[in-house]
Amino acid sequence: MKNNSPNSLSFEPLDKLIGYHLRRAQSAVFSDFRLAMSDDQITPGQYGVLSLIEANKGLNQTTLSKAIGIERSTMVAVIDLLEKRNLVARHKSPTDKRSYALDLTNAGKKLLKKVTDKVDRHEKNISTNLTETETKTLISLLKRVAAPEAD
Amino acid sequence: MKNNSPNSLSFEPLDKLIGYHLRRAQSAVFSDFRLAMSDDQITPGQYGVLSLIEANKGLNQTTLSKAIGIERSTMVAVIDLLEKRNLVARHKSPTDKRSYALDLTNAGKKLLKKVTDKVDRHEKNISTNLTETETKTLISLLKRVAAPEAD
DNA sequence: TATTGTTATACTCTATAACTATA
DNA sequence: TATAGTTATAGAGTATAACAATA
Repeated sequence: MKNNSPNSLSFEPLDKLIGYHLRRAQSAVFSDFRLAMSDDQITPGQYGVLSLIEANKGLNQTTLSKAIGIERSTMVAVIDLLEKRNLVARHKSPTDKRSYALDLTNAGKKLLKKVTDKVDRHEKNISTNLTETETKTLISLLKRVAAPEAD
Repeated sequence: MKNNSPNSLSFEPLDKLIGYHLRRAQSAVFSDFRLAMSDDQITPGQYGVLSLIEANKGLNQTTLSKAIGIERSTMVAVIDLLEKRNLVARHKSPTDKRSYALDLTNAGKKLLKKVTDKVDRHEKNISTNLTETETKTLISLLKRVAAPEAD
């Protein structure tokens, strides 16, 4: 048997840090997400993009990037991939020839619906030790950490 | 003036997801950490390693890896870098010739102390919208998300 | 002049698999 | 047989800087 006693370690300085616990939690949540979505090969980021396009049909890449909090240049490859999988379509914007109006394809809508059910189960899974009230509290607190200037 | 109205976007499906808010919060916190530590070039992960070594002198790389939640193989480069900067020392373990007993150098102890003060200020900074009680609540909730099986 | 999408590039963080030297 | 450290390798995820087309 292996010497499995990391519990005897002192986590003294780390244990009171928000940043540390944020990393551990996110790591656990992302692992569970990937596991839950392994059949559909959708990452957390891709799910966010699909959701936001569905909820805001016709938005362009820059608006999407800002909304989701990643760089414009990074978004290109994300959309490229989703377009290649025929989940997202780039339509030429009628009002601004520089930009694309993004939309889900029928396949994209179908997959999003399927995946959303899995995401719901995944969320229940990771919050299994939390009451509904605690889950809402957690999200509310996370929002206030993420946006120190506002609420 | 630019059309800065992402507030009019719908975040409908994302807004109730723990995973999404976890990512946003972590992103904000890590950015602030890097900014606060830019003079010392210490990443969140490196700070965690230095802290854990200081609090558990003589531990080996595998134990450290498990404690902090990254792979053994990943830890090698982390320790390599800290050793190159003369912050961490690899001592040959007297009891097990396969492993190293890790310790901070004097320079490492000095830097850790200096950086810990900055980390404390950084933590206050990111939790500026939270009371002390709320901060404790947040950490407690994050722990329960990270470790679904225990508390 | 400013913005959209894009490309080129690079850096961080992470994991898996296989090796070596010990245990 | 199993473990500690290591190497090679790869894959996300991210950012910066610069460009062409368009506003």
